[in-house]
Amino acid sequence: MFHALADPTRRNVLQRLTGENAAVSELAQAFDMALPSFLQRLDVLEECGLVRSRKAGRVRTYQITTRPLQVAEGWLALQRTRWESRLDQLDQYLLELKSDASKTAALEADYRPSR
Amino acid sequence: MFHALADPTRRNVLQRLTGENAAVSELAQAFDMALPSFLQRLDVLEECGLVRSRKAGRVRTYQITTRPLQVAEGWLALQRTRWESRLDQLDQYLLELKSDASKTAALEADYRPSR
DNA sequence: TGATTACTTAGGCCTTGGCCTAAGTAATCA
DNA sequence: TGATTACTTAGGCCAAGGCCTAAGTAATCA
Repeated sequence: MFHALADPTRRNVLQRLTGENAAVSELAQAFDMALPSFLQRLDVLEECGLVRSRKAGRVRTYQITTRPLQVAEGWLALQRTRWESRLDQLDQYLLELKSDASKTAALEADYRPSR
Repeated sequence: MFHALADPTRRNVLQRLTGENAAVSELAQAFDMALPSFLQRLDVLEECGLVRSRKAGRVRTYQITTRPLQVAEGWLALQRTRWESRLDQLDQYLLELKSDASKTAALEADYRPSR
């Protein structure tokens, strides 16, 4: 799913679909790309569940799906909050140190000065 | 950045780094992979700003960065809420319809019955 | 029913990504 | 100072991803 989101064209399509459902040809107009190539992008989105489509007559219409976005959002939020709570603990620790200058200096050193 | 998140190994490393900073060799132990290959993964994470590293002596230590996660989270949330507010509008519309059975039936039809 | 339209499928080509081994280099250790 | 340790760099191989043209197929239209 992150792989599907890693491409600008696919993200663009998703954005478009938050506004309204659209047919293949409507979506394709915005991109300078052969139709079969564009369809492959749509397939990727559909395979990972980010969109659904149905065919009516000879027109296939796409719709966005929200749940996968929520899942991804949740994962990101989890990592972020874990890290943040660790930082809180560190703040706590630093407060307890107060007067020990050498240790705080080491902790505050610039990260990655050279490679 | 989504590309960097698209790989299980890289996500695994990120998770690990939410708990504590770690050196290359510490991180690498968990994966059955040649060191140079593993380093390439770390490079990808660093290039897109998901982690930072600094070298002390001959040991390079990695640290997670939160801001990019927030950005991604924000984008996902934006798309989701746009879509959801559109759904709210649709609910509104459906409520106003109330008695028109044929239209609601069409709207409720299963998506993508065939391909 | 013969044309159009709106995709779909098939096949090929080229770039990128990911993995590995071998051979450095720089920092410690004995 | 010679050996280890902890990465780093270089080079090569293979699979996956992304793009295209050409050739269908199925639904409408004239």
